[in-house]
Amino acid sequence: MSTNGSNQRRSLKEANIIDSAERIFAAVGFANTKMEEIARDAGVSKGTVYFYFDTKENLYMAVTYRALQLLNDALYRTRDTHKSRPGLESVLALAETYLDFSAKYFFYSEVILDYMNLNRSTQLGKDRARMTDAIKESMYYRMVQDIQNLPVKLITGEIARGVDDGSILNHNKPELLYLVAWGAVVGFVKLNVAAGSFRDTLHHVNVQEWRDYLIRLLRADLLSTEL
Amino acid sequence: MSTNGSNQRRSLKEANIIDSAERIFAAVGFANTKMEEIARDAGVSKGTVYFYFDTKENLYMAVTYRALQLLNDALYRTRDTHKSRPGLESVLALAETYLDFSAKYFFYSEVILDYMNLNRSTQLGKDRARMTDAIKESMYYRMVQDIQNLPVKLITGEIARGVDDGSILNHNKPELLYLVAWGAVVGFVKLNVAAGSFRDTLHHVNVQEWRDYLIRLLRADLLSTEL
Amino acid sequence: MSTNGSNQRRSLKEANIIDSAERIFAAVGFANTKMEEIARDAGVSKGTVYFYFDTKENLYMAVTYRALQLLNDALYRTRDTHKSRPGLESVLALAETYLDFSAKYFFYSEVILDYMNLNRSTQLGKDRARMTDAIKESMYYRMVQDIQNLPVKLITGEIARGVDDGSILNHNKPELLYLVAWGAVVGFVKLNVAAGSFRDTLHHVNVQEWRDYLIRLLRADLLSTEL
Amino acid sequence: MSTNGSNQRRSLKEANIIDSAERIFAAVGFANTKMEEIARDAGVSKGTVYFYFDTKENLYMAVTYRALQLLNDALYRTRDTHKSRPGLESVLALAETYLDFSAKYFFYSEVILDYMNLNRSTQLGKDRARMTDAIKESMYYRMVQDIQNLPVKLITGEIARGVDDGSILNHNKPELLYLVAWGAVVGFVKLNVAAGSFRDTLHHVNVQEWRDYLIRLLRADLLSTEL
DNA sequence: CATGAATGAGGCTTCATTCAT
DNA sequence: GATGAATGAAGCCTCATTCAT
Repeated sequence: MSTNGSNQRRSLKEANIIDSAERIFAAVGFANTKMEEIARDAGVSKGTVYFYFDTKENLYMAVTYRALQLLNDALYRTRDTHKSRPGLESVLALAETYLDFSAKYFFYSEVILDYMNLNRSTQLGKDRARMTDAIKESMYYRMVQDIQNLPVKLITGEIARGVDDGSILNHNKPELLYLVAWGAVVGFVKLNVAAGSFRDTLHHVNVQEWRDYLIRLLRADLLSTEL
Repeated sequence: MSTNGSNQRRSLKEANIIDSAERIFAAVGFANTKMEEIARDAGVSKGTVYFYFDTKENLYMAVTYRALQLLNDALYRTRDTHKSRPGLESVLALAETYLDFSAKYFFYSEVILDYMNLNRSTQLGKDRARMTDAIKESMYYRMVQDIQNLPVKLITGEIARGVDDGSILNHNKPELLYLVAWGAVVGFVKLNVAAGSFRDTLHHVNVQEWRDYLIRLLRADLLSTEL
Repeated sequence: MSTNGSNQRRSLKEANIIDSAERIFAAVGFANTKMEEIARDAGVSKGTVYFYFDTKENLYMAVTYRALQLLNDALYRTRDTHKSRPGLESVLALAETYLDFSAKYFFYSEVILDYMNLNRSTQLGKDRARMTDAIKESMYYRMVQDIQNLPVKLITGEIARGVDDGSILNHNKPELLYLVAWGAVVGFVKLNVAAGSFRDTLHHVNVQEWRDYLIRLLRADLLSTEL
Repeated sequence: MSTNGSNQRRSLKEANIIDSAERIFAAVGFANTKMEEIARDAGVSKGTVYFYFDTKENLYMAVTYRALQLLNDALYRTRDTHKSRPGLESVLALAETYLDFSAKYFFYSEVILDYMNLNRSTQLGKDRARMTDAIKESMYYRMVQDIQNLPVKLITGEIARGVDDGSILNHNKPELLYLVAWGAVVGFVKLNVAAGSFRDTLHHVNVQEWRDYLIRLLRADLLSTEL
């Protein structure tokens, strides 16, 4: 019990630090983030931050892991509430889930996309040896490895189910349909971010209108027998 | 004239430095790039780099400007060779141009997307004052400002032409069509980059096949009367 | 308390660094002083110097503050030991105190005179913004602001007392008497410094003899009813 | 003749550069002055500045030389117009001359006082070897050496004349009288400079009033038989 | 003689990381 | 387990000086 209590306290502190980390990372980017500032924001000392996360990169990984976890949770929840509905609806709901997720936690979606891109977006490429030794063997790195493919599997699974239940008429490979759909969604998010995440109109187009159109396009795609 | 000769020599040296800069930026990212290394790569001294570009950020801006220029050039060339063809074909050719551009100069497309996002991706947000004073008043920053909207204008223009000449049947606002199409294209590029820019298959899908499908989807979209 | 101990240790280290700083500043001047060298002299790392004083200018200010403190202490001590003696004697003793101070800590007197003159003597004027933001808001700058006028007040106070008690016969404004006397004293110090601080004769005049004459002149001035 | 013309042109250009140099040195101090800026201010290239003055220090020396020359000129002129008047009046006039000089060219008086103090106030002490080899052997350095003692000689000479002609009653060594008087004058200037060179009141004392008092004090000193 | 591009040593400052308490 | 003082490698940028044209 005392062990449990202590573990919980530990988790709590860890979570607290990750909270601060993602706030700062989101605000100023990886390179401009100072461990000092994270510590201050979390109300602990720098030493404590290093007790839980032994490098800055590892802490960034922890944020990545959390982002993926959150995304996965959201996607699974959506899938579960659409279990008895046609695959098509499930897939579109998943797209909407991702859009919601990106809108709500836009930094998380950035982090997830940046993930395979670590060398350039973070400091990780600094020293090839460190990249390999320190980071890749960090717990969070491996955890991220483990769950990074879940979204793909889940979504292609639902596409396949849609094909099976006849709600999806487009008979191209589910993976292809996934990639095209996800590309369109990711592009939507990227353009929005690039435009400055808080505008509700871009080139005189209302963002909600754009988003709705995007979903209609995805539906049309999945229903198309000619593409 | 000797002045012309000197100006040319100057431009040449400047271009040479930008060459090196984009190589290094592309390889290791803004934060990990050392001015020293750019200088070495360009075969000049650090001082010379600073003689032409007085800050690292300014040099990055010069790269951005070049990227935009190159993209614009490519788009305009495509538009010009499609002047007498239906708008629909021109628009699709523009999409392909962007895809080619991103494949050939993938770092350029990154830079262009990062542009509005400077604070986090570069060091620019470090010191609000410097951001405002040094960068925003840099020649390149202003030049970038000037040309950043050309692609949008060009493409929406071609979409409008397609609507006029009857080759595009989708009568939604050209800007909306532009955004959806461009989002899909950008997402394609992003997913490819994220996956590691040199793979020719992703989730067992051949990239060329994916790309072809994307273009077919865009064509279908522009021809759709129901979306 | 351990806190007290830690604070003391901290003060000690700070004082140690200031010790080194003033040694180097005195030896080679502000511009030629390297933080590195101060650190080495203090037996700490460069980082430690910056931990305590976040800019070179701030460190210089700390030296200035100490100089003023020391001068004030000396002047107050002199004033206190002359409380029961005539104002005239007190004022002359204060002059001698300043002369002693300048002889013993000649760099301190330089620093004090340079204080209002920061722009040119130090680097402070380099960047107007930094001057305003970094320096003026430094703790030491404000501390210096606070105590810079104490000497004037103390001395004019003693002159006024001398007038009251009849030991000073010159009835011009105490501030005027102060300025003339202090000018003479400061000039004495300056000429000595300019001549190279370690000579005991200047233009064949023995420095001690000069100094004695100066004090006699001040006494005569304060006793004069005709000036 | 053509040689003369060329020499003149050369002198003109040199003088022009010194003009700019003293402007900048005065404004921002030696350390903060950039050769570039002097060149720009003078309307010539950096190379040209180096053609005439091969180091920054040498240029500073040229300014020092000019300052001394100007001061000497002024003092000699005063002495000459007082040739037939009592020595006392001549000495006081010389004091006033120096005060005028400092008020008009306050930077010159700084430069002159700094002269023996080069190590700390300039960069000259940087490298002992350079100090000796480059600077001390510079033409201007030697020229400065030659004329630095003229003021002392001139003034002590006039004091001696005053003693001889009976206008000065104080029979202390002329050199001592010179030092005390000059110290008072220098101190006056220093305190004014330190207070910010453009105020016309200091501690509620009108500067002109202070100055007048100073002259009266000097006169009294020279007339005193008791000091 | 004049120019201004080029050099590179040098200095200030930052900040991830360590470690004694 | 925490703390925060200490470290020092690293990097941006400056600027006196040189030199080819």
